[in-house]
Amino acid sequence: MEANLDIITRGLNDKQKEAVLTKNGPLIIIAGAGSGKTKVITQRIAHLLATGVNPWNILALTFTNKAAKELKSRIARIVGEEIADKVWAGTFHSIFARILRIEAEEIGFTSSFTIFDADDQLSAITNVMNILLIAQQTTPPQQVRSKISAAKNQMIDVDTFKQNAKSTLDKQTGLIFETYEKYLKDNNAMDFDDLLLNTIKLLEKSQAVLSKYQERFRYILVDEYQDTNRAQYRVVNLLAKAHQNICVVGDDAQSIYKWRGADIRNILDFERDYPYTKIVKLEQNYRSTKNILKAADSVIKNNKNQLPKDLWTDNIEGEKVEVIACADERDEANKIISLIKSSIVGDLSYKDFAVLYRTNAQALALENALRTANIPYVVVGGLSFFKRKEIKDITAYFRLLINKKDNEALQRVINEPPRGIGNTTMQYVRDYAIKKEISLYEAFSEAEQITGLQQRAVTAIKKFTEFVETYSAFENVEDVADYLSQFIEATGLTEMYRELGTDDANDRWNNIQQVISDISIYFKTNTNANLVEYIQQIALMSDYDEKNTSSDQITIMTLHTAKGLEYNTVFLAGLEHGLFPMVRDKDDDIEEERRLMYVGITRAEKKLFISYANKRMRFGQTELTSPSKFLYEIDADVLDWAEGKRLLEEKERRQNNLLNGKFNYSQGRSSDNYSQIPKSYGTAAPVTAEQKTTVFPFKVGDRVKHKVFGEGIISGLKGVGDMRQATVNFYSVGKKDFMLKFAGLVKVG
DNA sequence: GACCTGCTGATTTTT
DNA sequence: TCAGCAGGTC
Repeated sequence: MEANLDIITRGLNDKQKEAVLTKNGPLIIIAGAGSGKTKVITQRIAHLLATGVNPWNILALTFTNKAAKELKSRIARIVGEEIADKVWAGTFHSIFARILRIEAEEIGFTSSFTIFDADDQLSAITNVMNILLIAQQTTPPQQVRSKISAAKNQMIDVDTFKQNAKSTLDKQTGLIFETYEKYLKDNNAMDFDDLLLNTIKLLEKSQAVLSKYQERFRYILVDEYQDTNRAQYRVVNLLAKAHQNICVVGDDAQSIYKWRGADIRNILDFERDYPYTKIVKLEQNYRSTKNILKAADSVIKNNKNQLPKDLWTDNIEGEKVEVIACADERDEANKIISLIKSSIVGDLSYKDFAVLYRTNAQALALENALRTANIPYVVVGGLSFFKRKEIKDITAYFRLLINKKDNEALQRVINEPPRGIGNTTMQYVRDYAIKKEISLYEAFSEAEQITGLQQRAVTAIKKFTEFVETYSAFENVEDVADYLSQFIEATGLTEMYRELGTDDANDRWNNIQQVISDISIYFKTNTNANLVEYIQQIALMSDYDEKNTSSDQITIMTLHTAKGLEYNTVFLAGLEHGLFPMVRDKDDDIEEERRLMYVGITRAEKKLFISYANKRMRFGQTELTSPSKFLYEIDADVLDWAEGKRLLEEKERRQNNLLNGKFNYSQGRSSDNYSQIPKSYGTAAPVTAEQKTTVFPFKVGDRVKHKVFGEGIISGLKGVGDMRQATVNFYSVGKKDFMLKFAGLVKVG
C-alpha cells in the first residue's frame, strides 16, 4: 500500500498531492490552464482504487467524449484495463442514457428509446408546428428549438414556460413546447436535454431508485465543472447528497459554454451547497513559457467576473508572441504555412502545430492552402461524419428497426431511395395517424383504411413494412455486424449511390462503407454489444474521435474544440473585430469571448502566433476588417517587437481619434488625406465611413519614413481606398508590404 | 410522384 | 458562396 501511494503521488507538487489524497468529503479543485488537471483527476481515481474503493462505486463525468476516452485510457494505464472498465466514466449524456435505458419503464419509456440529436429535434419541432398550423415565417423553428432547449437546460417546465411567456413568439413556443413533449413520448424518444431532465425526474420520483444510485456512486467526480448547466448541477447534487464525496474540477477562466446553458453559479455556489468544502487551487502552470502566460494573463485580467487566482510558471521566458498582419484569408493561410515550414527545426514536426479559429467557416481557406502546399493536416470537429445526410439515413434505418414508434426516422427514410411513397401519400398517413393517435408505422399496417391513398401507394407501403419486418428480428442473430451490412444493402441506398456514380455519390457510398466497417470493428471489440447501444453511441458522438493521432499532421480546429489540448506552436487565426470577439447582437458576452481567447493562448507551449487579415470573405462577400481588440489587450512587452510597437501606435492613434472625435489615418495629417465621393451621387443617404474613399498622397518612388523601419522608397502600390497597399524598400530591413491606412508613412524630402 | 429551378439564409461554439 | 428547400412543372 505504501509503495502504491508513493507511485500515485510521485512527481506531483504539494497542491496536486493534496487534491489527489483528499479522499472523502466535498472538494473543489480550481485548476488553472496547464496545471496538470487531468493528471490530478487520474491519480485521484487511482488513489481511491488503491485505498479500497470499488471501481463500480466511482462515477467520473466529463463534458466531451474525447475527455472521457482520455480519462479511461489513463486510468487503464495505471490500474489495468479490467479495473478501469468497471469505473463509470463517461459524458453526462452517455452515463445518464445508460441509466435511463435500465430504468426506462419507471418513467414511461421503453429501453430502446431513440435519442434525438439537434437535427432530429428541429425536424420534430417543424412537424409539430405543421400539426398546430403555426407558420414557420412568423415563428422560426430554429428559434423555437433553441428556446425550448434553453428552457430545458434551466429546468423550466412547459407550464412555467407558458406562464412566463410574454411575447407572441414565446407564447407560440409554449404551445409548440407542450405538443413537442407529447410528440417525444409518442415517439419513445428523448432529446439531448431530456437525457438529463429525465434522469432528474427519475431520481426525484422514486426514493428507491435514488438510493440505488446514491449507493452505487459513492465517489463522484465532475470535470470541467465550470461548463455544467443547471440540470447537470441538479443531477449531480441528487446523486452526491447521501455520501457527499463529490469532487469537482474546473477553471472559471475557461468557461466558454454559457451560450449552451453553462451556469457559472455552479462553480461559485459550490461552497454554499457543501459547507465543509475543501478548496484546492492548482496555480502552477507546466505547459507554457512565461511570455505566453503573461499574454494570457494580460487579456483575461480585463474580465471583471472571475475567481482570484495567480497562475505562474517555472518555465523559461521563451519567445515573444508574434503578430502576423495579412491581406486576406488566403494570405493569412499562406503566411501561416510558410511560418510552420520555417519553424520545423530540431525534433519539431507537423504534429506539434495547431491552427485555431473562431468559426468553422475559417477552415476552408486553411484547408485549401494546406492541400496546395501538400502539408498533411487534420480538421477536428467541423462537419461531423455522423451529421452527413447518408449517414443520418443509415442510422435512421437502424433506429426504425429498434423503435417502430420513431416517426422522425420513418419519415426520413421512407422515400430514400425513392420507393413511390411521396409527400402526398405521407400527408394522408400523417392525418390518419394523428386522428387515431397511433404512430406512422402503425398507421402503415392499416394502409387500406386510410382515405385518399392510391392502391399503388398502399402496395408500396406494404412492401416497405415487409422489408422492415424482415430485418426486425435481429435479437437472435449471431453476427450482428454482418446482418446489418446486409440490411444496409437491402435498403437500396448503396445501390442508389452506386448507380448515380457522381463524385458526390461516390463519396457518400464510401462513407456508408466506412459505417459498415465501423460496425464490424465495434461488434468485434465489444463482445456484449447490441444494436441499441451502438446506435446510442453514434447519437452521442460528434465524430470519430482522434482517428489519426499517431500520424504526423497539423491540427486545425475551432477554439472550443481545442479546450484541454496543447501544442508546441499555436496559431490563433482571424483576430478581427466582429469575428473574434464575435459580436452579433447586444446580448453577446464579451467576457465569454475573452475567456475563449484565454483558452486559445494557453494552448501554446513554446510559441504563439496571432494573425489577422485586413479583408475577409464572409457570406460570399469581401468585408474590410480591423484588428481585434484582444490584440491591444495583450501586454506590449510580450508581443513581437515590430508588430507589437506598430499595434501600440495604432492603438494610440485610435484613442486620439476618439478624443478628437474624428478618424484620420495618417498621423499629423487630417482631412486632406481623403476626399469623399461627390455628394451628387446620392440623394439623402448619409455617407458612412465605409463609403468614404480614402486617397493616400503617395506614388511610386516617393521617399517615406516609417516609425519602426526608418526611411525607404515606395517601390509599389496597389489597391484602392482603404485597401491601398504599399511596398516599401527600406534602407535598413529591405522590402516590406503595408496597408497604408495603418502604416502611418510620412513623406520625406 | 419525380425532377428542376430559383431563392434564401447561413457562419459561432456541442452533447 | 453555396447548400438546402419551397414551389412549380412535367
